[in-house]
Amino acid sequence: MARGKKRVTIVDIAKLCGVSAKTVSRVLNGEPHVTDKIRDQVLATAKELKYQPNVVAQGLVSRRSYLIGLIYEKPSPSYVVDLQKGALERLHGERYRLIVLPVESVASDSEAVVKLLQATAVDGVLLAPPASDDSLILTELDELHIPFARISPTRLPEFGPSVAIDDIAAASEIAEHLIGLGHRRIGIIKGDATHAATEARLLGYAQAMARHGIPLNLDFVESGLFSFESGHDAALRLLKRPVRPTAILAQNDDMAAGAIAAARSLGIEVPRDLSVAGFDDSDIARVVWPALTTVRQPVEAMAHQAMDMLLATLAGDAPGPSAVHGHILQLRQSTAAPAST
Amino acid sequence: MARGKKRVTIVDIAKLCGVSAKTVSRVLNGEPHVTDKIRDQVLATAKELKYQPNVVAQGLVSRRSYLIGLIYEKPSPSYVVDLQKGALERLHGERYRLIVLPVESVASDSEAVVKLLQATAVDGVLLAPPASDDSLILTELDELHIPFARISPTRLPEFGPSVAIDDIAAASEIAEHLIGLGHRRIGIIKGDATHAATEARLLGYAQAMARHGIPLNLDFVESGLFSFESGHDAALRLLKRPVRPTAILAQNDDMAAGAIAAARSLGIEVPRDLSVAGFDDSDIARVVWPALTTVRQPVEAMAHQAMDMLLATLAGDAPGPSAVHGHILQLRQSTAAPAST
DNA sequence: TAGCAATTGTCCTTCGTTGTCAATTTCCGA
DNA sequence: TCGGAAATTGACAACGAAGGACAATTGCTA
Repeated sequence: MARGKKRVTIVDIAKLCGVSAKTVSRVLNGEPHVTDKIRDQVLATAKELKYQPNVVAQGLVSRRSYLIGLIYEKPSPSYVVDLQKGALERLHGERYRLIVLPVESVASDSEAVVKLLQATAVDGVLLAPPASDDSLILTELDELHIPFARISPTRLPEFGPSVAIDDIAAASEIAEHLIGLGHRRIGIIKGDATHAATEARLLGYAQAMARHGIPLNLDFVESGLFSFESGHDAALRLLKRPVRPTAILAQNDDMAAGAIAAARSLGIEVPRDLSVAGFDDSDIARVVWPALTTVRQPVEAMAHQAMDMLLATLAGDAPGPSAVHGHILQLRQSTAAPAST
Repeated sequence: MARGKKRVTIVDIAKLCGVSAKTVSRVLNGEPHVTDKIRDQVLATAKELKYQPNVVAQGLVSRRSYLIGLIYEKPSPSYVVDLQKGALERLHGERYRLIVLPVESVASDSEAVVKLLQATAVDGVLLAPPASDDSLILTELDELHIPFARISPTRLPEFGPSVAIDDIAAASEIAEHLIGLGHRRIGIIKGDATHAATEARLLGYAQAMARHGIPLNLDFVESGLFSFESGHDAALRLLKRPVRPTAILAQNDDMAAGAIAAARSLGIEVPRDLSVAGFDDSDIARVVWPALTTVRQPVEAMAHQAMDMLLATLAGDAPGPSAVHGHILQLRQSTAAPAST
């Protein structure tokens, strides 16, 4: 009860300055019709008393909570941290604050996600994959008039502004890199099927193969869950095929790291006997050995811009068109020309 | 403006049920003095209208924001994620929400941290290192009557409840492990000096050395910043000494991974020519090769309990005594007996 | 000094929920 | 069936800031 102690209110300042609360309010809100003398005096005492406007009270009148939610589903830690960093960066100096809302599984219970958002009373939401592709969530948010910005969606472009990279082109590019090195038997480890990026990256890979007339071999397509362990297991399956691939393209770095571990456990040396490429350029890419060739996704910048769009929407402005950020092929030591043909 | 649309309020329910708002309030809060008939009716309509209490309005009356801040300073991603996971886990089902507040540097501007907390209007704070050891922050929070719980503090036990592991014992244990393998020249890479755990872990190392009569060699003490790169550089310095250590104990896993990379760049094989041990058992420990021998710190459980203490304090109950969680020595492949004596 | 404009103050309302206290109903025993 | 206690229900203010309406005061200029 006695927790919240006596905070300084507008009335306190008014009493101390011998002016009305209304005047103080006018000063603090930068309204005209106040003499400089009083303005200065009020500002001074406000500073002295360390007055902080009560966001809760302001929120009640303005019907806002000044909270922005960030929805994501257990991705790799470095992705989460980059996401948060980018979002918070843009939030710096704003009245809005960031609430993190990791969810177990978007796909299995979209309703719960929407309920969570309602209960949390956020003013807006940043949707990371796979929530950014979930039509039920998008529809519900639209109906509830909760503004949102989407990060890396691959479908449903009609649902508001988004920030993404061209997953297809990026996957295609890294596949081209492997093909360019001379690889023809290129295995791919897909990510979680509930992430739409999984299909896009597979498509990019398929396109690159097709461009070079390399037939798609379903024996070289395996599935993981974006985790180190799942990548390890998927790579093991690929490497135990009668004819094994000379290169493996994993749809994220964690799985690529798993693939390297799997190769090592089989006595296959990377990159001499097997090239491994990842995706995302997360922390892990520089830490494993050999360091991963991967595609750099500017997650932080993307989150920053998504937040920018969201804030624009919240301010009643146009959020600007959806943006496609550039990706960068990061060549490191995990890929090389195949040893034998 | 037209953002927040018409939410369902208590008054709406009251009108529909033909009772007073107060009665509805009583029902929703599980207060007595309501007949079952009215209670059922109110509950039914509330459900039908999908009523969600307005946290902001509740907060105004109760003088709370129902926000809990989590302060940390750019540690490794997996630590942050575990921290958040543990905290959120405990928060599940509570009215409180979690605001993440990463700060650039606690040490350089403690005042800014306190200001941030005030501006954000949090009801309570979870302090991760190094904020949990910052006496200025602790003092100010006490003065402002903002309750807090501390994670892994090593000093100032008089400042309220905390959750930690025994850093000294843990460091001592892992050092003993190396000594037990036969190592005598054991280098240590310290972490950021602003983290109090840095000193504690150094102390544990020193104690273990002393117990076995091994003199402390300052040439074997290097400093890093808890990052991969800093660990890499510090290890390089250690390994270029005229007499180089046969084992390196890094104060966290990121730096240990850096040390492995440094060794590899010098053609030193781990663990044959050099043992490397880490600290924390973060994701990275399983991903690098050889996998890291390290000390598992149950970060998630610690954050969970810290949140529990904080919620108790917020509810006006005693938070319970400070807790020391157990650590676990994780033996993996990065440590082995030294090759030659 | 009248006249006018610019200040400053008073008072009330809004936001949604909850605490206080008074009014009403119900119920029991006589 | 009535008194009286107990339980139920309702009316209203409060929380802190914002803002509208309008009155009262000040200062300035012609």
